[in-house]
Amino acid sequence: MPPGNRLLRNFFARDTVLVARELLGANLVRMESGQRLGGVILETEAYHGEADLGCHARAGRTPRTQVMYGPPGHAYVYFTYGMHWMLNIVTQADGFPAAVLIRAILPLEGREVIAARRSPQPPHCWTDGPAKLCKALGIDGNQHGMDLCSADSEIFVEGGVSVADAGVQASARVGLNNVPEPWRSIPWRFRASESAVMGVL
DNA sequence: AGCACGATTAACT
DNA sequence: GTTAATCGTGCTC
Repeated sequence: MPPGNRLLRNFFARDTVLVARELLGANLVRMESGQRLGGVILETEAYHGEADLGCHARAGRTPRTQVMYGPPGHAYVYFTYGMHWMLNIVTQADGFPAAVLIRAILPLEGREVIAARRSPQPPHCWTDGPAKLCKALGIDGNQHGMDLCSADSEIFVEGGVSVADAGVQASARVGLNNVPEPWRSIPWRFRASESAVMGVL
């Protein structure tokens, strides 16, 4: 069952910004009742350390941020705006708080399940936001802290297509309107154009 | 104990 | 472009 190209812990143990960039084109998979749901990662953001005032770890080690301080390759799933779940993957060495937010995927597997969960939205809106993709893939607090690198994980990432720099746009992270500079504008958001991914698919 | 706000989304003017 | 929805978290009193 475990695919040969699943991303291992050493992939996530590296610099957060590098991991965010390199996750573009990788395949996010959610196993549910033996069925694969998921698709190609198109957009990510890096959140790196207590000094990054846009990162939840700015508050230090709390019950909520605990997982970010743990070993890389685990899911940091948090609840916000009273209704939305967000999926992050912990990066860097054990003890350093950092993670990559998965903001958008191209839905390829389990489209019927996804369609039902995202109804009545049209396909291009199914997974083009961090809370949207969590709803589409059935990800919530139950997956918080899960190890994406264990053999039987319900969530994991596989190597996918290689996205050239020409197909990647770096920009400021979204939704940090009350965060001071330079964190508010630092270009730690990465987007792959859908054509860059489709071209290789 | 109370409060302001949030790594958003969907619906509406 | 604007706004309601809706509640956990972290900070102040």
